[in-house]
Amino acid sequence: MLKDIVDNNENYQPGLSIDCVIFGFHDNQLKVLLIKVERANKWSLPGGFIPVDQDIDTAAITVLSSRTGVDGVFLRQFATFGKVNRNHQHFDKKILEYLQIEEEKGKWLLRRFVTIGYYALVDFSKILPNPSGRHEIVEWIDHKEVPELILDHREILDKALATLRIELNLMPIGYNLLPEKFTIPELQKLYETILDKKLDRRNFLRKITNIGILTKLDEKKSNVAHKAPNLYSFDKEKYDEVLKNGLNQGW
Amino acid sequence: MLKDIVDNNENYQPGLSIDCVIFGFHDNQLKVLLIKVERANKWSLPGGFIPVDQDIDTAAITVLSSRTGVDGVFLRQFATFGKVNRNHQHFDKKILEYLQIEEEKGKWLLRRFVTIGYYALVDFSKILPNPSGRHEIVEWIDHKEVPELILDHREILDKALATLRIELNLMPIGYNLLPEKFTIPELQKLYETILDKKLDRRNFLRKITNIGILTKLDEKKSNVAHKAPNLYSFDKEKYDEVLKNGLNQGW
DNA sequence: TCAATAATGTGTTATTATGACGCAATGTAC
DNA sequence: GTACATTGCGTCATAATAACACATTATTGA
Repeated sequence: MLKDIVDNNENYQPGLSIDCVIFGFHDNQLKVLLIKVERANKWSLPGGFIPVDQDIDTAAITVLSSRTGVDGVFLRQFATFGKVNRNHQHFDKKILEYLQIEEEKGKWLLRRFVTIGYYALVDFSKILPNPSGRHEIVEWIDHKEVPELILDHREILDKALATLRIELNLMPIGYNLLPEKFTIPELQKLYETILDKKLDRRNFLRKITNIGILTKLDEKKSNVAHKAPNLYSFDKEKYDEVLKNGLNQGW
Repeated sequence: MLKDIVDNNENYQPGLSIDCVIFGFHDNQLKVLLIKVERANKWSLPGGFIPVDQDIDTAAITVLSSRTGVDGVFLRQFATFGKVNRNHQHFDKKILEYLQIEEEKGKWLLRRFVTIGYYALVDFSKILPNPSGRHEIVEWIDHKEVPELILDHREILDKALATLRIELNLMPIGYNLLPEKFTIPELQKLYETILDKKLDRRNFLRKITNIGILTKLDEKKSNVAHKAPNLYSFDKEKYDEVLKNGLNQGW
């Protein structure tokens, strides 16, 4: 994989990469899709390089769909990271030898890489984490229990979450993170999890329904140890309209 | 200039550049600092390349201060642009000949460049537009009268303004665009110009003073053909606090 | 069977923020 | 001194928000 890219490095944008923060929601937890290669002892964000004949957005879609198997989901660029020493000492000669990469070609990999951060919101239940090779582990990890990450990936993850928190006030988001049918309490949990803050049930209901993007279904959730909550779905048309025009006007 | 960079291209991040959208406010107009090189017939955003031994943010500061002579101003990365054909056919062999750049070295310049967009807010009155060479024109241009720009610079400019409009709801901004002492009507004009929308005088006053970042000075503006408006300044301490915590809480 | 439990659904009230105005005050120009 | 343009301050109706009360419903277990 990596060796193929380095061997044909003239086909890739030099010194530039993409990293994706892929968010999912499950068990009332905000999950992040992380990757670990066998020989490394740290986890990392799924990422990739940019073919010279591809838009950066297209390359990001490729990264996302290769790991999750889905496309057409919410994917947004949020920041670009380029500290001088951000990938300093990440690859050294020993690793290049291990990967059977010639020294001359390896130079391509040893320079400072600038990385473009994208974050994705995906429906957890539709994703099958997909290792790109035998020596790779792909796993959903609760964002509160993310272990030490390589390079500046922790900073990238934090920035993605901070961006998501701000965007929560500017647009609706549940459509991408929840299954087709869901309950208001589930939606509220999603908001609470992202914001890391308790919200009042009754005020949340009023505010979320006032947006006008929900359709109340004639169906209740089953198998719950208490009063069965009603199921809802998003009115995609109105949802997209609000997405386009934004939520809060401000001035 | 450009020849120097190309001749020493191993000192610069390949295929990556920075473009700055520098906003100023004057005569009730939102101005953008644009550049025109003599031989070209289109204007462009001030930009530059990224030394391999510099953080991208540092490189952006360098671009900004080289054109405006100021530093320590508001500068923020807002997006990265990387369509495959964004700088297709921008430099061709004829131009490289004109610039006396060898064909071999010129290849560095002919590839697809990804550019990182930064926007800056500066105090118009403190800036002296600074051409970096004899053959360059640097000028403030009303954002409503921006002529055709090179490459995708129009898209970059539009995105910067869209970002600024959103951020106007999330943070205070006048500090960077106005002189130290200013009147409420001036501040309101700034908001109206950025948002391209009329605001009610009385409601604006109430809202802006409620934020708690203004200090009313014991001084009035002179030389006005009507009732003299009071002068205000920003309470920098409270201003920075609001900048840090954000304006609207939303959820 | 039926009360206890743990949720959900709906409503109320006080407070605050917003939008749309009215009117007096002030400095300049003629 | 009066007309003019613009500022400063205030009012009122309406909408949005925060805090809270109570009834409803499905399950569980004595």
